[in-house]
Amino acid sequence: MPRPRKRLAGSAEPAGPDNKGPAGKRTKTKNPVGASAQVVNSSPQKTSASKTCGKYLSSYWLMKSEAESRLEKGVDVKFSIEDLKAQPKQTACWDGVRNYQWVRRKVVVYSPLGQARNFLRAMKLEQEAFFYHSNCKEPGIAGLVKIVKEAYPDHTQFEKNNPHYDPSSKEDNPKWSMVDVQFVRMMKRFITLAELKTHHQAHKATGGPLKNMALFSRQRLSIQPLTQEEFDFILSLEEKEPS
DNA sequence: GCCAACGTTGGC
DNA sequence: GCCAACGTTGGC
Repeated sequence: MPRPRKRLAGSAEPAGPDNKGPAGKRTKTKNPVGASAQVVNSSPQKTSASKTCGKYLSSYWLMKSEAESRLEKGVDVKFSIEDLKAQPKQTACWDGVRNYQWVRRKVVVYSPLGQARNFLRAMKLEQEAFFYHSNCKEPGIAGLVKIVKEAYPDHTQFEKNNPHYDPSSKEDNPKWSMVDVQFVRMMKRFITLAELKTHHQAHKATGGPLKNMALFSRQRLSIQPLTQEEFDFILSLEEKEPS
């Protein structure tokens, strides 16, 4: 399965004149989110979301993205928080999430929906997520983003040249979803994975807020729910010296 | 670059 | 539906 991580949207377009990405050399194109982002200030649609009929009632999230260049089927999948900031409206669609299986501890339940996808679909307008840099020298939480468009079909699944092309997905019944996220702010300081892990270890013994953090207990999930306690605790770390 | 953890696939 | 083999994630 492809990596359920973030990459720039719109990569189906051939490198066109609008290709002036942050690093200049990527073959990725700008994301087409402009169109979708205006949902932001429209609240008319009582999104199906507001029914909160799902089992995921989390209001906070952690989203992983690769912060260093890496080619996947010839496409650079790098998308750091700086790249997000450089987008129009500082907004990008979160495509490429392909995570089909639901695994909890030793009990493996095959869900008709993938876990990361379920989480994507549970994300609601204005909810906040930590932007996590993965697969890089210093992994950790770089900043805060918010959901500005709820789940809609991930266009990359229909694009033959996209690393996330899924020939088994049909236009009239898309398998994969994505959301749009907008940059909110950088963390006051970068919260490293190592620091989070130190707290996680300590909290396992003391029952502290990070004792069950998904980053460690479900390490391969690209989109993870955070509890209020986890979110608040991590925010509080900003004000402290790195431990 | 290595490799542990864990998600996915396919034979049965 | 089980589970061994394989593939991927992602920290180190």
